[in-house]
Amino acid sequence: MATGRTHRPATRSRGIPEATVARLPLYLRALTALSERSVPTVSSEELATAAGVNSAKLRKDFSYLGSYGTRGVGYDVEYLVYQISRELGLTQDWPVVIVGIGNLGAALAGYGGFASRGFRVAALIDADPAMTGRPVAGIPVQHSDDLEKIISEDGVSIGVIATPAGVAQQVCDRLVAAGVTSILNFAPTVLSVPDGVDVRKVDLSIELQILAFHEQRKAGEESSAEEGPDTDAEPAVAAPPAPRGATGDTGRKGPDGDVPAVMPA
Amino acid sequence: MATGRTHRPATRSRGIPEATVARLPLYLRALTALSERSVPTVSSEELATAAGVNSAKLRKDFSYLGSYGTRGVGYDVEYLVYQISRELGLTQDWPVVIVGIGNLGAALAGYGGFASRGFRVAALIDADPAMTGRPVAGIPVQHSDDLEKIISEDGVSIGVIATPAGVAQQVCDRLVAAGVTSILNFAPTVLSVPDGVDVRKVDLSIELQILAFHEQRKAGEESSAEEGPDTDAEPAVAAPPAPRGATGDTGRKGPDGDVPAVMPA
DNA sequence: ATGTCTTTGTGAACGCGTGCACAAAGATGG
DNA sequence: CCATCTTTGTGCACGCGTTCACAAAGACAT
Repeated sequence: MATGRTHRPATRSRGIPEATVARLPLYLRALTALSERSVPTVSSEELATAAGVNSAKLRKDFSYLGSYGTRGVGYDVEYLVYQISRELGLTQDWPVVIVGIGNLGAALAGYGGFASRGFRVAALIDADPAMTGRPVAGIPVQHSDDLEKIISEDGVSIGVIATPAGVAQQVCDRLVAAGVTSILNFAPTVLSVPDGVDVRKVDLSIELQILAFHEQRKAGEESSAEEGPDTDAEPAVAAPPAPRGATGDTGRKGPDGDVPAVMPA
Repeated sequence: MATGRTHRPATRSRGIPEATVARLPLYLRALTALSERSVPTVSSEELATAAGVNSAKLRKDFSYLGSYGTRGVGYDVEYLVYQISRELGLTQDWPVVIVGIGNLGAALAGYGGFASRGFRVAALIDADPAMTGRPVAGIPVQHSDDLEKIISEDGVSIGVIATPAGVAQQVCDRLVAAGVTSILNFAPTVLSVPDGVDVRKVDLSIELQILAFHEQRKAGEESSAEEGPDTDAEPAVAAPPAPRGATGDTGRKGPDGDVPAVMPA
């Protein structure tokens, strides 16, 4: 069976670096805002600050798309909006199915950011018969029995999984078998997909955990000078388990030696 | 004015690379699953496939934390769970406020992944008086007038913004002024924060746009073997050219871009 | 105790991404 | 038409992250 290759093995798609592709939507959003304010042109410096990136990076990113700027002037907003939209494939209609209409699925169904970017919610699918037919965000929920039919009839190639983690893999398998080749996964699971299928993962709790790490670091920095023996985090979890019959302390070494690798006595 | 520094300027926090920190929650999840199945030890190879990463990368990641493995055997699951939890700061309680209780905010309030990782939803805050007092996911919504009081009284340092884009920046400012130093932003805006405040952004439509890019590439590959740098694929769209005098026809739309910048063919 | 076998931990090479700094390009004014 | 000024596009260097490959370390059998 195909091992789930979620990560991208340095796939430089079409010569455009992956990091650049990830920033294009950012630029597009900033450009759209400018367009709505009828701003005709914008310099790389202005647009960069609006998008929250470095101006040199922005110019290099655009250079992968082509020479769409005018030296001494900047970039034509409308033209650039069109070029980026086209490069991202947003000039065409992308039907999307959302599977799992719980709290999150309902939120996604009503999310305005989808329709505004060329994505059309083709169907909402849930396994609960009680949900079937009930309109969510104006779209009637369909039962998961019809999943394959819906996908093939509407030519859906992008699926969003917002189910519990336990069923995410089988939902994924059915989506892929039915012809879906891109999946946005909100379930906290690593999905296994065959080659040729793209998976992107959004995990809300992971983001919070990363924030917690930095928050802890910040808190530790300001009080590390003092706070002598009180620095132990007072674990709310069980006592630190001994590493598998390690009777005496084998003297667990930290990476640099300054890290309290062992729990502070 | 403090320029919004959203991106991390190569901040190697505490000697642990940022990329490693971002993967720790992944390992933690896989380890927790093993722990629940009472698996005593796990090799780097097994854990790596469970987490969907390379085994060498996993070992190097763990090496930043310390030498927690046993050669010839592997890693003690319970011990590693504890160590990673401690490193991420999950052994302590993190009160979190969620601002903006719309569809998404409600979904976040009920998301189980928070509580299970040491995060406690301290308060739900919304600007709509009609929402005040109404329980969402068992927690009564409070009015945004009390935002500062709630944060200082509960010692909240992490805030989640799930408001419309238009008010995200002012909500952010109030959060920061009240003492919040980490923000998880779901609004499609670049937030400006002073130094020392961490911002992580989750943008649902950006993920979809990245998928669309790869989807388009896949579709293009199978149909046309050529497709040179000659960009004019002749779409039936309004105005590709005219980088300068693109006057008129681009009838702009409503508030926050609810129509594709270029109409689909 | 000694040898074998498994698995970790890490040195080193490589590739990607980032940012600097500057020359080329074009606009603009005289 | 020429000079000057602005801004793009990019060559280059550097640092981070990834991966390979292997020696060191410990378990286990004899």
